Amino acid sequence: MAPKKKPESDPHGMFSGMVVFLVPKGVQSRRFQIWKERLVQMGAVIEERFSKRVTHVFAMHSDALLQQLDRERLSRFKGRVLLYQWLEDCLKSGEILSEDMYLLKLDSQGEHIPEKSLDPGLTNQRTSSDLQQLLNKKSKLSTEDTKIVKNESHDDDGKEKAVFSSTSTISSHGEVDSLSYGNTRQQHLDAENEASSLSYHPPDLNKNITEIFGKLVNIYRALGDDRRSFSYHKAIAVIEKLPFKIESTDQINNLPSIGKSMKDHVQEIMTTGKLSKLEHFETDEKVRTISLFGEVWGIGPSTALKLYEKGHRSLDDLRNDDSLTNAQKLGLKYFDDIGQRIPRHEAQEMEHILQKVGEDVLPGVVIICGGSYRRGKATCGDIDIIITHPDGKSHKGFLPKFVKHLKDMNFLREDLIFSSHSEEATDSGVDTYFGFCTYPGRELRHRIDLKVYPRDIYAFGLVAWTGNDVLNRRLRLQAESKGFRLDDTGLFPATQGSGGKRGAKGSASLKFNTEKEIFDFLDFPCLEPHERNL
DNA sequence: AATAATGTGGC
DNA sequence: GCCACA
DNA sequence: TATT
Ligand SMILES: [Mg+2]
Ligand SMILES: [Mg+2]
Repeated sequence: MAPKKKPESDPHGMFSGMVVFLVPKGVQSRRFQIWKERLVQMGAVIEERFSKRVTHVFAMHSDALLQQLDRERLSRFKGRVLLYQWLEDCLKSGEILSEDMYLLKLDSQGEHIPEKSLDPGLTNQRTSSDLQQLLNKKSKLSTEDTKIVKNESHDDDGKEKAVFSSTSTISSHGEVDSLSYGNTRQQHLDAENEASSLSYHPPDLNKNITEIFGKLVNIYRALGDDRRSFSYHKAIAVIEKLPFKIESTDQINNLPSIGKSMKDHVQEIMTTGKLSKLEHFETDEKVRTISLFGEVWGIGPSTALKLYEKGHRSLDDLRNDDSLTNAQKLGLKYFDDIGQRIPRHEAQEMEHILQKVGEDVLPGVVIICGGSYRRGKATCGDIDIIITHPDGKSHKGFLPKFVKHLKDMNFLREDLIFSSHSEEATDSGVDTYFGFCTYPGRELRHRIDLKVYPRDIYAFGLVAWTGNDVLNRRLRLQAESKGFRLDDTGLFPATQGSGGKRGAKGSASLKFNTEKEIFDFLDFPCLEPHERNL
């Protein structure tokens, strides 16, 4: 017998192991038949029902998908939903491509946003500003958020993570925290996934790799090599999305952000379970010391290096160096304090204290806690306070009085930065205070930032100081792509001249009263604060 | 070899 | 130019 | 470091 030219099914084909369910809607029947045959030829199993065995679903678009399968089932589906295009491209290239770009997602249609519904008699949102909304809420019930906080890994802003966690013989404050990115990816498979998205996060397959890369992210950042740090950051994101455990570098051949060097590292980790490059860093006194020094407020990669070259090796060495700036000395003095995260409810209490004192100093003043608190985090690295006044005028000169009151009552303790522009209307009239505060009755220092914005640019301040940093960068890039420049004081037509100048804004800012108006203008999805933990 | 993840103020 | 902030 |  001659060997078969066209085997009905090849158990070693490139699609072997896949159990697929095909959504025919929107597909030319001829094409549908071809794809079906090719899948079978290459080792896939076609399932006629959307059963538990299914590992992949293919559809032309989300409408077709939803017509065939109900959201409930899909939300529990643990495989992947892909566009037929993936199939097409794989067949064209003759190899399995990354599925990442072909994931079919469902638009969430904002079903169950917990907050915001507490606004029964208020439909005048068309003309309402963020400021007005705050004022309305204030006069109704002061029950702040009943938000549902999920995110456990407090990765966010505030204190940067210790690069080397516990093994430091020099010092280490109580940051438990298994550092870095994708590791603590909870298996929140069912929890609140609902109909929001079908993107499926496999439990830490490849944790072996991403954990190590995550440490390199932090080390390179501490060394000031931001580009390299970010390269690892991107590689982690790509690897985390893979639906399989990497067992050969062939499997990561055409992935974005993963080049020769990354592949070599993956190879080494696969075979030895570790990365000599990392081991080297972690035992290198210079790297360890610079990383530690950089955790001090006011000391960055450059200063840390200089201090190392000066011969310093421990925080105690630094404490005996009088050349440190005052801010750096304070950062050193309260090194451990600052490393303590602030429980959400305490941040909320401090927000209330500030609101009460603020009202005494200037009736009508609006004071809210932004940053990670506003984004709904369970703990906060520091306290960010954003302030304005609805009359558009009396915010001027408020901050110095406010700070004095807060110091008199021992809430504010030491200063890092204090600048006032509101009286002269320089720097867009924004006043700034950076310093330390304490919770009533305690001595533990927390970092606190106070920012006062004129009413007319309040929305920009709110966006910027709610963050997170990643969102801010994305918004600013989006603004740039539209020929604008975004910062915490406004949105400006891009200056033509070299564009590089710092502080040259050319012309006046567009005027927006709400965060939504800013998002909308940039054609950026208007995210609720708790959705801004990017 | 250039570019990439922002823009700003204090120091 | 460094450092901080989101 | 990855990409162009
Ligand atoms: Mg530092
Ligand atoms: Mg913060």
